[in-house]
Amino acid sequence: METTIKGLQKKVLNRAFVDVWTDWKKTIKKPKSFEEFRKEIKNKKIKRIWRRAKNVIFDLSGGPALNRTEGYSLLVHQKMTGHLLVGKWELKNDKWKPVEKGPLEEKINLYIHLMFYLSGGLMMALSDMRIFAKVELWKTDELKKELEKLGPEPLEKNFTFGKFRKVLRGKKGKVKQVLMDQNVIAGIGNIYSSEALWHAKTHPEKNVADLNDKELKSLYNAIKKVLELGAESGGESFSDYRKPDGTKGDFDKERKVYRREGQKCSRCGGKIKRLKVGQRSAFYCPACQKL
DNA sequence: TGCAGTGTTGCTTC
DNA sequence: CGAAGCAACACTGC
Repeated sequence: METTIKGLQKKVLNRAFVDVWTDWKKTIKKPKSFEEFRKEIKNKKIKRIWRRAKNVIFDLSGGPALNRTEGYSLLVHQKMTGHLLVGKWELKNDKWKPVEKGPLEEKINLYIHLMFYLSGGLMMALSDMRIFAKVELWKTDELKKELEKLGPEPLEKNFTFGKFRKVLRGKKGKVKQVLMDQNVIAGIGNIYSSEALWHAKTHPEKNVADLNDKELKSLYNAIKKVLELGAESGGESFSDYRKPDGTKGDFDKERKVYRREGQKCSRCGGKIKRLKVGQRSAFYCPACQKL
């Protein structure tokens, strides 16, 4: 998400939405009709691009001539396979083809079901193979209220160890599941939870209530470390995720356990295993991640 | 060929 | 009521 935000900020900030196209209206959850969405978004300008948990948020204004339309935000949740791309395409036989040669031609970038035409001739696409992604247009103040329900952002300065301990206090269940609960801590998914638990030498099935202060501290440090590394390296792209220019992130170099079942643990040489934790695969080293 | 599995989340069911 | 199950969907690899 951090990588997506950074890439978008460079390219689409201060541009206006000229029009929007889709072949999968279900992606637009709010307002209910696509035509209404289209009418509302037209001519609104992107004033700020930010993130809360795994939501990408564009704060909009109507621009100097359209002040009465201020106060809206566009929310995009990319879910499993969605990713936002910026470039130029043309529609040929109902499929979007990139105008120029390059990474946007890669197959994973061609599942475009939503296309925003921006001012200045640029375009922003949502490529989404499994079409789970959602897009919503909110009144900014209502959206902010909604987002307050989420847990704290682990990359923010105010995410102190005290705060981490506090949000986990009274929680029960397996630590991996709790880490992935967006209402407890925002932004941690299946990859980074596995990675953080490896760094903290903690077993994914450890009961979160059983973690002592020392274990909590190393988990806290591990979460920050892994997410910072993810943001620095441009994200994990072994599968579908791509940066807004269509290229891959480099987090794969840092990936210690996720999808490494059967391989050797780089820390202790143990054999990496997989198990199901709350219907998700958890990858871990049974030799050095303690229960 | 068939089926489990896939970076998510929210609704339904027990 | 809280936790588990499942659905949304397309595609891959065993």
